[in-house]
Amino acid sequence: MAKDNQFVSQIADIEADFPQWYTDVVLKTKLVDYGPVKGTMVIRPYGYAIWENIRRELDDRFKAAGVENAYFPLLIPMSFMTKEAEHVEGFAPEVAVVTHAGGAKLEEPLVVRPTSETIIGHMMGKWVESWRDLPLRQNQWCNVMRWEKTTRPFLRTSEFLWQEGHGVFESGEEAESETLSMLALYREFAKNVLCMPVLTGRKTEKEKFAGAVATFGMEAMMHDGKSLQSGTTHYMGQNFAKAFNIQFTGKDGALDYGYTMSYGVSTRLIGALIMTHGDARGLVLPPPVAPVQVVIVPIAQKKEGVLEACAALKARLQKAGMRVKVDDTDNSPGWKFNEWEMKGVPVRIELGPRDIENGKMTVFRRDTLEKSDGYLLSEAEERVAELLGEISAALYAKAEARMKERIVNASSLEELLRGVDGGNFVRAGWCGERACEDKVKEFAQATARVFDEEHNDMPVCLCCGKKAAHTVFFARAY
RNA sequence: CGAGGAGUAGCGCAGUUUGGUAGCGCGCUUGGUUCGGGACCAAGAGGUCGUGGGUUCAAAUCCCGUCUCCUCGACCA
Repeated sequence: MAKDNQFVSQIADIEADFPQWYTDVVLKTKLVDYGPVKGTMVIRPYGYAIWENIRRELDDRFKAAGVENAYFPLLIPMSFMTKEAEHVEGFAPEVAVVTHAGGAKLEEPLVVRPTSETIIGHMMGKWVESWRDLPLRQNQWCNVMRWEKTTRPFLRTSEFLWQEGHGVFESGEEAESETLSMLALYREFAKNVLCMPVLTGRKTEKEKFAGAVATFGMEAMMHDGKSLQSGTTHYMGQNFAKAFNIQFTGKDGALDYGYTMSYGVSTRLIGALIMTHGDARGLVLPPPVAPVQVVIVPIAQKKEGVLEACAALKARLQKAGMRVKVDDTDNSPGWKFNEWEMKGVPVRIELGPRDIENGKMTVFRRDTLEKSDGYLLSEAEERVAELLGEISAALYAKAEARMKERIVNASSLEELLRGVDGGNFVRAGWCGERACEDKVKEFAQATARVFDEEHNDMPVCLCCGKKAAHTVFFARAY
């Protein structure tokens, strides 16, 4: 049964000022703080714990798929960057360069990696000689640096944490297949761990990775209807293999270049889940990644037996595999309720003398704000675990319903503009010409996010009216 | 990079117009009473006013430079 409850907000109104809401939330919940250098952020323990959970879940999946972890150097010789023409053009404006070290000017400037295709290509070129060395599939968890002009915590920072997986294959078919299966892995991860529905598909030439043959993206709809690119996979063909001399002798004895691909997700995923699930009270964290899944708030905690009962309940839930915290600070219960709601903890248990006497506990779920005192203490493990599962499913269902509701079709620029102005993703036909894509951007400040691979059913280009080559999801994007 | 806004105690702000003793609320510390939706009483601590220079007897306040943050736009695998 629901009870009256009041919330004291410390954050901007989510509907009236979403950007400010986001900034307030990430700072006040202590996920991040600004670093002293422009565009840098400190990921504080509460934020880093989310990243650790994301990393563990993904790492398990990569390893199950047979990918090995490795670590490559931070510094890349400038000359590597220039070996792939498109790549250097794409990244040159945003690389940081080390020119001095050891008190002297360096012979060759060193680039702080913005991504590692070049140095990994170089190393893999050394390691690959025979078809027996393939496929080579490695991943690294690291930081990268891109000197961005505008930055926002998690969404775009000069330095960020990510994983980048890289594969070399004998054939283009194998490399493309890996590119798609990693995209599918991301999609499954987004659904089951972040409770976040995504659109996946190929990107346009304009939006693809510098140096790739094809780029695929995972796009998620944020609270305001804008899209956030939450992960990408790239098929490189032989572009990087030729630039870095990744050559092998095939079964037939002929020398050939390998086919490469790469894929990555970053700390931006934390921004994605904040802006997907958050509400007026602040964070709503999906149980699989929440640093604290259950917070126990003692009521009248100085009364005999209350803290002991809380500690005993915590121990039981922890033993059942849950991440649990007892808030035994001197703050009032009301203060704690507000605080942990803002911090997005999925389940709160209130435990006071009344509950203990009745053998019950009062349970509050963050996503629906429902409070019930009908839970038996003796069944705590089963009931709370079940509730965490329900919350995960409900978060996904809610986000999915919203996304589906807010995908609209358009067959003209005007319709598209109306759609994105209303906070929607817009499905439309596109002829495949860059000019039309640019026109959409100019007219509606919207970009092509991904192709709709499942239903290519829009007959004509929304811009020029010619026969459509693709059905595209357009949106305003972060 | 363009337009706009802001930097004064941990946080939120006043003080700047008209130069003259550094203020308020919350938080923090100590003690006590409280505890089912941001409790109360009492006593305390805490600031080279982002930073560098200039004007002045005197600068948070006036002038010049510079750094950082926020919003919108441009740019951005």
